[in-house]
Amino acid sequence: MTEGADPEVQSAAAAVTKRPRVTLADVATKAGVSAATVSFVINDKPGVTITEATRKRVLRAVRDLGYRPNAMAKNLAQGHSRFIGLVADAIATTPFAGQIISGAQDEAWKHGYVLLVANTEGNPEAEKEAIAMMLEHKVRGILYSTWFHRSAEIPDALREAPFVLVNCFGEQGDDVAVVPDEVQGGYAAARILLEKGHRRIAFINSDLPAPATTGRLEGYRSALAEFGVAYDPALVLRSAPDQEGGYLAAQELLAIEQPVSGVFCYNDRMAMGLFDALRERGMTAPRDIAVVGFDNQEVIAGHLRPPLTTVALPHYELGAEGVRALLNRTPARGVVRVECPTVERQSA
Amino acid sequence: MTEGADPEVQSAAAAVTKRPRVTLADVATKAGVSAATVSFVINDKPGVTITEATRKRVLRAVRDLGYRPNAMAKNLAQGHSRFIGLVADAIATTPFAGQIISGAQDEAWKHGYVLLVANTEGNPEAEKEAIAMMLEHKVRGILYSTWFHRSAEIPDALREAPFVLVNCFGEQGDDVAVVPDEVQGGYAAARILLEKGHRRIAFINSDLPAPATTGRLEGYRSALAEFGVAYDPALVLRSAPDQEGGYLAAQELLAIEQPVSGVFCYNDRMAMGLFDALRERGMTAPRDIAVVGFDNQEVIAGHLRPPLTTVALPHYELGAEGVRALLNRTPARGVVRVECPTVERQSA
DNA sequence: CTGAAAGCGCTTACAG
DNA sequence: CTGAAAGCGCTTACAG
Repeated sequence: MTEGADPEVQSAAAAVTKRPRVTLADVATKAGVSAATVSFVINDKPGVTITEATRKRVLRAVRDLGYRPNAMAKNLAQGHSRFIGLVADAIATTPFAGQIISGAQDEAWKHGYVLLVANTEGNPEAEKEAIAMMLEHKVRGILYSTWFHRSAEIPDALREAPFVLVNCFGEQGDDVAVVPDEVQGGYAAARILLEKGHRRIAFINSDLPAPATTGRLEGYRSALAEFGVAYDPALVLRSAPDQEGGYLAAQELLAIEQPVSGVFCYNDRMAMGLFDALRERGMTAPRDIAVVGFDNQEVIAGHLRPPLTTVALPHYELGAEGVRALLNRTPARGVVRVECPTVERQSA
Repeated sequence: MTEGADPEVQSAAAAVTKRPRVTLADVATKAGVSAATVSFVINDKPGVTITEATRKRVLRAVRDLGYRPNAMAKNLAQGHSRFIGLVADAIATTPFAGQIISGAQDEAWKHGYVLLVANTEGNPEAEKEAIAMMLEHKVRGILYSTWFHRSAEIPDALREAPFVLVNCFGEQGDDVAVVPDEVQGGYAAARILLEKGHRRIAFINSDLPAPATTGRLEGYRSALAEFGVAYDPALVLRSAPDQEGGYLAAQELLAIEQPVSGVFCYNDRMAMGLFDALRERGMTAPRDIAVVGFDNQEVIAGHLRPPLTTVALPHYELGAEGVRALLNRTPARGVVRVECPTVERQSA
């Protein structure tokens, strides 16, 4: 295609390319006022009073010119940016990181901040680069998040800015961290079963060491205690925290002499495996056995047969609470635990 | 707690608060050179040659002072930012958006750009605000993405910057868009079955109008044709594109007189429903029937019993290709189709 | 090979 | 109520 063959394309490109970059100064000229005045009206600065007439004049100049303030110049002049950094370790594998981002963004925007997110896939190199990038953008602070609740070694660079840990916590525990309340979650899960009258309740736990593993067990035990049910170690199984693990544990569970009437699964994926085992035996929840999961991983929990009653991991809240903690600088240290809400569907 | 009660906390706070904001000028002073020289060495500007001695001096001053360039000042001075905007409509529900983000980020970083992502949950208000924010940050361009392949109405503001559509396309189709190749994907899925010798192959399609619905059907038909198998409309069922829909369609499918030996499901979720139906009849894949899914939604496909053979939606590639198209400005218009790769597991 | 100076597009005392 | 001017922290011709 020869030059000028397609005028339409050319002009479209030009429209984008030579975009005149209208500045505040242009607006001032057009409105016949000073730059300061324009700045005052577009930010309607408290304290200064502008005549209705000039305000109108400025506003229409802004509109006519299609003026967009330059955020970078603004930030520079003000001496600080409106950025909050968010580093995530696994944005591509589960919706969890997305939920954290979503919560963080909503809360950040509410305060006039915009999120600078970086996915590191747990790669230390990428992590370092991401933090450096954020520091160079002079972020107000950084949220360091993980996709599952765990302890994390904090990169040194992180300490160059205010930061809060989200869904993880430091080795020494003297940083501010926002995490799910695993104990309360485990308690809530067991309690659902208890309230339906079940007394022989199994817990298919994870076999991996993690705060969720110990926390949910603790919650399960305290719920039993509250209902006067003796804790029976034979009823807590351990298995890999996925569908296969759930299926395997189910075989074991369904073979024990005195059958349980309810089971709390460490997560929804294990519950999915359990459902498979049940179905192979012609059994179904809650008719033959009541089951409660954990995580509220929608694609699973919302669509199992029957839909799974579960306890939700509060990722959205974790993100939102993270920026709140960052902005308010409260607490000054220590961890805040966010409640895991119950989601009743039809399996219990 | 009275003032000064906890010196440790105070100093930690101070370290962060009164951070001296070391600037390039400070580095220049410390190194005994001009600001220009510092700028040249830290960016090792091509064309200028600096004495090894001064370079060393500058570098050590940078290190000693813990200098971090101010990206905003840099961008301002250079007349353009290193931002690329990415608006996503559903970051919190599936990992799909996360995969797009991940691909876009990796490609962007490769070229020295950083992503400014905004989640809008499809809310037009949020969308407008997000685009305005990006425009004010003078982004190099914007990627407008959707979590499932569909047509989209492009917000006007988007046209104020170069943009590319990711996983969606405009009504008129004269914008640049990057989408999955549904036809090729449907073809690949059917072909897996065909190559295993199956000839009576059902297609459990979605009952929603969408490019995937028509595209995959077209691909399925062309694969059949290629293998000399007559197309039998009775073998393509339509149902809701989720587990329940798959389960329902399966009942229908398993009731037809002359049984099929293979089935291609519109997505992994439907395959999951199909598996449930199979299991209730004591049947299993691939022993009794071979099944192929679509999407490669890991949490499902990777953990069904047996693991599901499927065709992957190339979200990561979509994101990467999106920034490539944005940066290279090629094509100038029209849609680029990205291949959907086959993922062989054990169900077919 | 290196420095002095203008400029990027804003904001913000300070005057008037 | 509004304007002139300095300053934010860089980059980049232009000199030397």
